[in-house]
Amino acid sequence: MEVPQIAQSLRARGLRVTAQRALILDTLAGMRGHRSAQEVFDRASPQLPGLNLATVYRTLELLYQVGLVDVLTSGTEVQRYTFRDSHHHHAHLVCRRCGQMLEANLGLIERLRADIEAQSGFVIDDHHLALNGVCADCSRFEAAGEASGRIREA
Amino acid sequence: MEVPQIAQSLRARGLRVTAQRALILDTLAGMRGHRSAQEVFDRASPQLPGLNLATVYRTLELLYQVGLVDVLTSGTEVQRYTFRDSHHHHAHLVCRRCGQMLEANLGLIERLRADIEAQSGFVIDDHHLALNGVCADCSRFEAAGEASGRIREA
DNA sequence: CTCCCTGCAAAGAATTTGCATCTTC
DNA sequence: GAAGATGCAAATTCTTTGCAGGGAG
Repeated sequence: MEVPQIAQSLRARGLRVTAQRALILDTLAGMRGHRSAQEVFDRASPQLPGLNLATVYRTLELLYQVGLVDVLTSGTEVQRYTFRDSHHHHAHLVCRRCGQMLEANLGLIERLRADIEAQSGFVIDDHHLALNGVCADCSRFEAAGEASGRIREA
Repeated sequence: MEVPQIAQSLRARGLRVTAQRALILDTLAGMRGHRSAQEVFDRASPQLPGLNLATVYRTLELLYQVGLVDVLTSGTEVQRYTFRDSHHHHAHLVCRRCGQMLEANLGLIERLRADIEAQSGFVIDDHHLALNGVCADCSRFEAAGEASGRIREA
């Protein structure tokens, strides 16, 4: 993402353009995937010494509010942010045993989204489909565990 | 939910049946909707004086692991748990302005789920579709706010 | 009787906030 | 200039853990 484009995105939403905001947004966009505030901070910090973690929190929350960023937390996890790419629709498969998170791209999601928008009047700008389940690996253990009446530790 | 049924659910998963567990599960089942550990504790506590919040946390996590309960967090929020009703499939519409969370039942979700299970081998037992967007009410403010270049506070 | 569960209290993380200072518009 | 952002550090809030006693199987 180009710097002027970032500035533009911010300005278009009535936000002031600061070095911190541009950097945080750019960093998140470059990281792909779901990142914690801490991760964003760790990666951005060297580029702008003095950057503060609190600013990262404040900024990510702000970016979420204006729709530039998405938030997701699954299972027992920290808050995770993603740069909002409106063309990247995917589902999250969260394993409740090992906590692993897989992604699956599905065209069906796009249809679902259209349906909802029509039904509810909700203006959807991005989404996450989080499916709780048990991954293939853990499924084996689960079967074994159930037989012996025990719960496997995560 | 009947008490013997609760005991059965627990026992079937290799968990010991205790007053606390039965109460917590029963309480959550009776509350409907997504509740925080604190909320569950507040409501259950009077029924069993001495009940501890830490136990509620431990129990909800445990119930999540064995699949009796679901976990969801949207936006900047605390961890929320739901009694897992496998016949209640719905999408969550999360407004990034006011934080409001609506639910929408959609048959399409069932199809999506089947697709994923076939594709990934992931054994899905419940799900949440969290769509970030702006609700009808906030949409009006957003339009107005964008015109004046301001961000409305949550 | 053994292992698991709970209460209690304290620790730990993650996230937020107050305030003075520095920037954008 | 004026309104808003940031840094810093302290404060909160949420959640987890260690340990000793009590209870389920």
